[in-house]
Amino acid sequence: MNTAKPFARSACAIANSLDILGDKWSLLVVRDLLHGKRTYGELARSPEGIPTNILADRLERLVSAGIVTRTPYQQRPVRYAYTLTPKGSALGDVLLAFVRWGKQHISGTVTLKQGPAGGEGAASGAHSRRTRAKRVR
Amino acid sequence: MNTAKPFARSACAIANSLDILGDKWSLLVVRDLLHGKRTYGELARSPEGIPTNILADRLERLVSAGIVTRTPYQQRPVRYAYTLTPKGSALGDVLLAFVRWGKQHISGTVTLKQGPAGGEGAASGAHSRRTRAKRVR
DNA sequence: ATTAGTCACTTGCATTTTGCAAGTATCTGG
DNA sequence: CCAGATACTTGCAAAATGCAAGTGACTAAT
Repeated sequence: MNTAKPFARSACAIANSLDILGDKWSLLVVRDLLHGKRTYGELARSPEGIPTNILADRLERLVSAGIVTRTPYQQRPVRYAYTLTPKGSALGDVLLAFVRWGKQHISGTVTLKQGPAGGEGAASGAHSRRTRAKRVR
Repeated sequence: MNTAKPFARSACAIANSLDILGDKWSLLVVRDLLHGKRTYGELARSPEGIPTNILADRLERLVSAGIVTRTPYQQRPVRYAYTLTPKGSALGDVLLAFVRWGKQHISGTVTLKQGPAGGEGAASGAHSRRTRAKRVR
């Protein structure tokens, strides 16, 4: 009695990829993670301005799809880092295909290259200031 | 006063591509057109079962995005053929990237290869039967 | 000790988009 | 005249999206 339906729509690789990534935001989150952004706040500050409830939802979905991992990278206060799994990093090719197509066929579009910090300040000596006399309570 | 905003979200090629194609259906329609399907009915009969109102909406959007063209291929009765423009065909690379990623990372998924007709009959001698004594009113 | 600020989310709610089912219009063949 | 395609529309309920504001944990400044 093998009546279980393994796929939501069909066995097509494209259809199933779109069931996970087929919306306006998921691949942008993956793009940002590939660019080195790691925290919720960094992701929220992307130029496209993703609503924070959507960001939370997408991260959850990407985590449960095995594309992203969430791990605490510091205690006091606890802060989480979102990083791509190998499955997630492999989406680089898909993103690249989109970049090529977009640049060629949508005039004015460009490849965004930016580090984790987004803005212009705070780039170089990051994370050094906070490291002095951590009082552990 | 160049205050016009040329882009909905940002100049990123990926973001703008997703503004056009970022949903669960658009790229499946493109896939089918690449596979040689041409009519509304053929597209509607795809294994994923796209709702017909969504199909009509997506075709309209793809046409206005310059990805698809709609042309009548016969009179009496008028029948329309949807075909990809060069801009649309160029999405083949994006689809290919999705297929590769999907097959590698979503177990059980496959590349669907199928002609315009979908099922198993009706494949070879198509379009010959109807060509006999067209009575023009 | 109170106050202000940051980070990572949640919640409420109005608007928009989906999805399903049915209906319509045009034309053909029997 | 009637059944059957083909190519869409329409109505409506359900789900997803987007905006603004709120929450809780923690820290740094006053």
